[in-house]
Formats: sequence, structure tokens, C-alpha cells
Amino acid sequence: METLPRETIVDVLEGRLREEILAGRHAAGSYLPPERELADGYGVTRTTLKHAFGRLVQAGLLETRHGVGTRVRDFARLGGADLLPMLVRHSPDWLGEIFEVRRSVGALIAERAAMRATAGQRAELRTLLDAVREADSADAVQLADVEVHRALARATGNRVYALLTNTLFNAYLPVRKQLAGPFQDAEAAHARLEPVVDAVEVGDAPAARSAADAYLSATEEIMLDGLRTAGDAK
Amino acid sequence: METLPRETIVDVLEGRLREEILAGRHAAGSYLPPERELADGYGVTRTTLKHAFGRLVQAGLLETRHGVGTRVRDFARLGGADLLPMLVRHSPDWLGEIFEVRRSVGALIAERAAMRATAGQRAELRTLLDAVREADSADAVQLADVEVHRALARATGNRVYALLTNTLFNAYLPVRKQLAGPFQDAEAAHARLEPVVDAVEVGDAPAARSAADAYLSATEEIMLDGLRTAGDAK
DNA sequence: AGTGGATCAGTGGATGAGCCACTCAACCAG
DNA sequence: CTGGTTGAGTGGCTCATCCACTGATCCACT
Repeated sequence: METLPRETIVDVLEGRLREEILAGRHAAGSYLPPERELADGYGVTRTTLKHAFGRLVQAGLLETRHGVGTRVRDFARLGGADLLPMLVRHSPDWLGEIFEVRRSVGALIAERAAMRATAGQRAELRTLLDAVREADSADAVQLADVEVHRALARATGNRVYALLTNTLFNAYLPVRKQLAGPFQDAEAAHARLEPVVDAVEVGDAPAARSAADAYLSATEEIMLDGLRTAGDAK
Repeated sequence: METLPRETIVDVLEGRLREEILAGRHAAGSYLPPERELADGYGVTRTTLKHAFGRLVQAGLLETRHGVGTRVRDFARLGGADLLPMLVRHSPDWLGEIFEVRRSVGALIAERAAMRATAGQRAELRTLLDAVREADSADAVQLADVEVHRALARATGNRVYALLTNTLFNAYLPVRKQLAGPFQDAEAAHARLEPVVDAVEVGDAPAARSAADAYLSATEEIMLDGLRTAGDAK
């Protein structure tokens, strides 16, 4: 059982402020109203508002200067990939672009993994792939699937690829979770993924690259289809 | 003149906590002491501590559960690329891995840009490249150089590449700033960068890819050399 | 005029006491 | 053995208050 975090006031306030910023209600570079005034407007204490501000500062959306004020950062130009999850929530048209990057980077990772994976890492990949087939629920399939990709990233020997994989996961996994249907078939998932693991296992870099590209294209297609039908139904 | 932000108590506290966590002084998944106790230990108010906690939660290093406690997240496994800046500060051996990814992704971006840049974007690239040559200080060279790469990322037509570029910049630019020496030659920087812009301008994707790879390899070499000599001098 | 220091209103930063809400385990009644 | 109750310990939130910084203004002195 997954423990779902309860929604605190700071959470809500943060989300609301973030939404307003992402929606462009406060121009980039412009100053927000003073904390005292803003806190009053939202009906919260200044302390609570400051907690929310702190998070948004950390996220790179705001910039506070003691004695001057709090200003909206130009995140569109200066922001990092960690903004993706909130950007997707705000406007789903990011997904197409995320998928393209995921595909290119995923192919890169598979290629590197085929070139450099250790024997132990190849064995681990095989084990995880088997776990995908054995999975007994949609959640389990997803979990195993994700773990295979994490293992692939680790197998490159470059930890940055692992972090990058997580960043992209954080961006599109929440969406994928809503499309449980097309992903609950363990056998199909296993079949899609197997060529990648095979190629990495024998160290065939070009094959790994194209297999990963094919896998990611297929997955992407399924997700976009799922979103389209979900949109139609609504 | 760059306005340097003053170091607040929360900043210091956050840095200290972060350092302890990155150093592994608190095992991943283990619980921190209670807020009241911890605040007392650091000689700050619980409110102040909570501000620091808030940032670390946002950064993905901590996880708080109401009524239970605050626990250290397994950032090594689950963290995103936004952790890179702090990871580099903590142990510079990340740089080699970051550069490799930067090189692969940079080549990818140049390739895509060559395939899809609009006429306006090609013209903008040329303008920015000229700005590199005209730059009159080391800072100006760096700034212009960075802007060229941002423009390349934009020219892919995929905003995620732009965010990714920023993420990688955030990771290694602070280091590069410390090596002002090897980068202050505007003419040399222009010469290194020109082949990339040329290839993108005529839409030659393979050439853009290899030119970007060559440029990034050269830059990388210079930075690693600079770090080595800086290390030796010390 | 021009310069330089003092002042002051407005801003964010930090405090500490206090209360609320949640979780978990231990306990107890049935 | 089951199921509800209780209480200690935890983080969430508020309030009132003070501190520290910034920038514009003013004014005395040159």
C-alpha cells in the first residue's frame, strides 16, 4: 500500500502560487506584492506564506531579496529539467517533446550500456526483465519496467544518466500512471523490452540503440493513444 | 556589478544539513531526530529549521510525514538531475561523467537543430556567434558562449532540450567560472564554435553532430586540464 | 550647485510560545 | 482474540514581535 501524503495548507498555497506563476499571471522579472499583503490576501499567516515561498525559491520560480521584495524568475529561459513535472501538469502539450527526448536519450543509454555493462549488471538486467513477466498487477508491471530502465542507466557506468532517467521519469510517469489499461499486460511488456536486454547482454551497441528506440517509440505511441482516447471520452 | 546574495541563517543551516546528508552521515531511509531536538542542537528556532527542511524536501533530499518524522530520501537511486550542482560541490569527481553526458546530448541537440532550425533561428545563431568574437572580457565570452548553446537548444524546436541544457549548465558552469584563464580568448572561442554554427546554418545534420562533439570535447579537455593544474597548485 | 551623511518607511528574515492534527503502540473492555 | 480508547510523541500552523537590509529622501556642510 502506497502511503499518500496528506495535502497541507502549505501544499495548497504553493500549488496555487505556482499555478499563477506558470500561467503567467505575474510577468517574469516583476515583483510580487509584499509578503504581509499577500499573506493577508490568501488568508494565511506570513510564516505559512514564507514556507510556500521557500519551496518556490528552491524550485527556481521565485527570487527573494531582503529589504527589496520577491520577484518572479524567468524560468522559461533559465529553468532546468526539474521543472518538467509541474510544467506537464500545467499544460500537457509538453508530453510530446518529453517523449522525443526520452527516446533519443534512451537510445543513447542503451548503446552505452551495451558497450560498458559489467557481467553483474547484465545478469541483473535479465533478472529484472523476468520480473516484468512475472508481475501480477498493472502496478507491478510498471514498477518492474521502470526498474529495468534504471538498471540500464546504471549499466552505462555513468551516474548522470541515472539521474537524467529519473528526471524524465518524474516528468511523464504521473501521466502514465493514469493510463493503467494499456500497460497491464505483463507478457506484452516483456516482449517489447526483451530485444533491448538481449542486445545489451551480448554487447551489440547498434542493436541496443535501435531496439531501445523501437521500444520507446512503441511505448510512446501507446501513451499518446491513451491520452487521445481519454481526451475524447471526456 | 553582480549583486551577491547575503547568507541568511536558513541558507547556512540548509547547507550544513545538506552536507551531512550528502556525506552519508544519515543513512538513506533513516529518520532524523525530531525537529524540536534538532533545532535545539543547531541553536536555531524550530521555525527556522522548518524553513531549511522545506527546501531540502523540495530538493528531494528529505521526506516529512506528519506525526511520524522526517526521513532521508534515497536520492542516489531516486534523485533527478537537479541534484547535480550540489553533488558536484560535494565531490568533483562527478564532473567527468557530466561532461560525457553533455557531449552526447550536445551532439544530439546540434543534429536536431541542423534538421529543424527556422531561418530566424539560424540568423540568431550567427548573431550570437559574432557576439562571442566581439566580447571584451572573460565574463562576456562565457556569457555569449552559453547563449549560443541555449539558442542551439531552442533551435531544435523542442523546449525540453533547452531545459536539459540549463540543467547541465547549472551543474558545471560554477566550476568553469573558477577557470577564467583558459576561456578569456574571444577569438579562440569563436573559432571553436564556428563549425557548429556553420553546419546548422546549411542544415547538415551529421556535420553539426560531429562538430558539436569536437567542440565539446575540446572545451571539456580545457576544463579538466584547468582543474588538474589548479589541483596541483594547491 | 555638489557632496556626503543621516533618516525613515517599507521590505524580507528570524524568533519563541502556543496550539492543532496526525500516527502509532500500548492498553483495556468486551 | 477482537476492537475501540487513550496518550505520548511527532510534524503543521499561527500569532505577535523584533531584527536587518534597501533605497529614496532630505539636509547640512562644503
